[in-house]
This record gives sequence, C-alpha cells and structure tokens, in this order.
Amino acid sequence: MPRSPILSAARIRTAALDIIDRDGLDGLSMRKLAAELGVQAASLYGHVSTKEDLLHEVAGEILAEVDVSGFVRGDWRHGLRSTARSYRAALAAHPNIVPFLAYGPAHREASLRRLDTVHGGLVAAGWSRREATMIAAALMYLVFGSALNSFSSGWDAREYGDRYPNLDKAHLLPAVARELDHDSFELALEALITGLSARAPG
Amino acid sequence: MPRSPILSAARIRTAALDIIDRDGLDGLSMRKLAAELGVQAASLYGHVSTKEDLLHEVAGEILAEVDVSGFVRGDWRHGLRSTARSYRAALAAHPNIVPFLAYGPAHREASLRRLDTVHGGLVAAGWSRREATMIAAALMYLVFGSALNSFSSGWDAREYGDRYPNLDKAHLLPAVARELDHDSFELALEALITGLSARAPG
DNA sequence: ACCTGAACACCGTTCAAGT
DNA sequence: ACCTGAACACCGTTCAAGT
Repeated sequence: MPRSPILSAARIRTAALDIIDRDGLDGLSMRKLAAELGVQAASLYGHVSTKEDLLHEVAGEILAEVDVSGFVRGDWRHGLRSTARSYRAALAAHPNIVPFLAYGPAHREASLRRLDTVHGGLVAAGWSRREATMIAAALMYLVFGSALNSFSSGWDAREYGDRYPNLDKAHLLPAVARELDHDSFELALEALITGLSARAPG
Repeated sequence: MPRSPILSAARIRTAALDIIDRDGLDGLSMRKLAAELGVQAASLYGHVSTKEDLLHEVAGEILAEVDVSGFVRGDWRHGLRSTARSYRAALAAHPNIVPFLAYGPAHREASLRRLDTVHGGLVAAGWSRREATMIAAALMYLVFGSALNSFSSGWDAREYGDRYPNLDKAHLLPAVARELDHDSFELALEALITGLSARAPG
C-alpha cells in the first residue's frame, strides 16, 4: 500500500515560516524543521535544494502579497502611498524574516516584475528614468527601514533609566512602540511625497 | 620569561571586522578568527564573552564614528542632513555588518546618547516630543534602508534580460550602482526635509 | 595570567540503503 | 518515489590542564 508522501515543498515552506515567526531567524534549523514535520533532516533535501533556497522561497511567498496595482491606475502619489503601505504590511506580518529579505529581495523574478511596474508608473507620470529609479529606491528604504523594527521598539527599561532627558519613554510599551513605528512610517511617507511634489514633473 | 599576551579585546575586534569586511557576516567564525590571530578558538573566550557580544562591540566601534553634533548647533534641517550623512557614511564603510546592526542598534548606551541628542535638537527647534521621536525614526529608516544596499546594486545580468522594459539597466555596473545608491539617499533625504518643512513649527 | 586540547551539543548536507 | 541512518566537515562554547 503506497502511502501518500508526508512532505511537499509547500508544507515545508509553511512549517519553516511558522518556526521563524515563533523562534526567530536563528531559531530555524533544518533538523528542527524536520522534527516538526515528523521526519528526518535528510528527507527535506528531496524537496528543497538548500536552506538558503528554502528561505528565498518563503521570502517569495511573503513578497507575493505586495500589491503594486496602485501604480497601474492612479497618479504616482497614490501609487507610492498604496505600494509602500502594502509592502510594509507584508513585511510587518513576518518581522523576523525581514533581515533575510533585506539581503537581496530585488533579485527574484517576481520582485523585478513589481519593481518594473513601480518604475513604469513613475515614468508614465513624467519622471525621468533615473528619477524613477531613485524614487523606487527611496520607497524601499522607507519600507525596509521601518520593517526592521528596531528603532522605536524593543527598548530595555533597565538600561534606559532617567539618563536621557530628551527621550520619550512611552515606547517602552510594545503596543505603543508598534503604533509609533506605524505613525513614523506614515509621517516619513507623507513627507517624502510632499517633498517629491515640490520637484514633480508636469 | 613572561611573554606579552598575544590577544587583546581590541585586536580581536579589529580582526573580526576585517573578516566581516572581506568574507561577509556569515564568513566570520570564532575558529577562523582565532586562526587568523594565530591562536586556538578557546583562547578568544578569555577576552570576549560570546560571539554575539563581540559583534555588538564591533558595531559599537563603527557607530562611534557617527557625528550628531549638527543638532547641537545649527537648525533642525542642518542637524538632520549632517547626522543622516554621517550615519550613512559610517555604515557604508562596512556594509557587511549592517544586517547585524539592523537588529537593534538603539539598545546600546552610546546609541541612546546619540538618539537623545537628535531628539533634543528637534524638540529645541519646536517639534513636539512625539514628532521628534517619529522624525528620528524616519531618519533611521532612510539611513538603514539605504545602507542595506540591495535595491540598486547586486543585480545579476542573466536574470535581468530584456523582460522589464521600464527598468534602467545602468545599475548592473557596481560603480554606477554605488553612485545611484548615494544619489537615491540624497534625494530621499532632501525630499524628507522639504516635506517636513511643510509642517514645521515656529 | 594566558593559552591549549579535548570534549559537548549542535549545525547543513550527502549518499548508500531500505521500503 | 520517498524516507532513513550514518557519516562528513563544520559550528559556538566550556573546562580541566599546561606553562
């Protein structure tokens, strides 16, 4: 009686992302992943060529959620806003994998397609090709910078103390920190769009 | 005859950063580091408590180069510009360690002191404490986002092809990519400052 | 005081062998 | 076709022992 296979590439990806979400990027090992799937580590290599490759596949699934359609219809301001928000939301759903994504998200096929849409939308709005490239890069800076999540959250009250009179201590609370991260991103995004408008074509 | 010690914390940090610059963050192992210093891996633990701790110390040395003095004298626009440029320059000198820095640079004592200076400068210019926190965060987004270095560089010509008509192909060249990264950062920084000026206090 | 040798508990990955 | 067992070449870290 030929039992149906235990493993599949999709099941492996799901389990890997679960571990990353729960235990962090360093918490993922091929042996732990295998154990979680009720299998030996070696078995994974029938479905996945390498750990790094598996991470790229998981990354691809996450980035597939990014919606750049705001650039297809609508002006460049709307395109920038909606794409940036969609991108950030996709990353914020799985913050632990962002450091890996930051290595080289643009190299993947689907990422290039998204980038091409953004670039095309900007050029259609009258920006030069070079400006379009730079604006797209600026968008990525904001998205990834804000998704790295280490600037307004994760503070340790013990080393904080009363030594920094200027600093606001409210972001010691995780919920406040998350809200502050979100608001900082929105502030930066709106300021960027306003600033770009000052030199906008057309 | 008591020979002078081979190792010191400073020598270990220097050698570690050399390896990271040359071989990448994953290229650093305690065993390789020890070999490079002509010593056994175990010997390192007399001077360094842990690999992660060593990385934090190296990170601290790099971030010590950041100059926030533009916020002490000069208006907030100048403070933002000069701090952002200094910060980015410090990171760009050692791009391979940026993913580690992105984990939690703000937690360190010296980082908090720098952040407090930035925050204080913004509040002195009339921004609210909350706005100051968000603007400081926005600054970090741009600095780290642009230092991650993966949005306009590192492209592979083979997978690029002619399939993305909108994309500029010039950044296939590393030198062009570096310049483009720099210009994109400057564009984003100026746009951010212009955008903030539209809602500036005073 | 400083470094070594050997060990422990892990890694990612390969490959012949089993079913 | 799919999974296992055992092995290989690595890790970070500890600790008794040497000088």
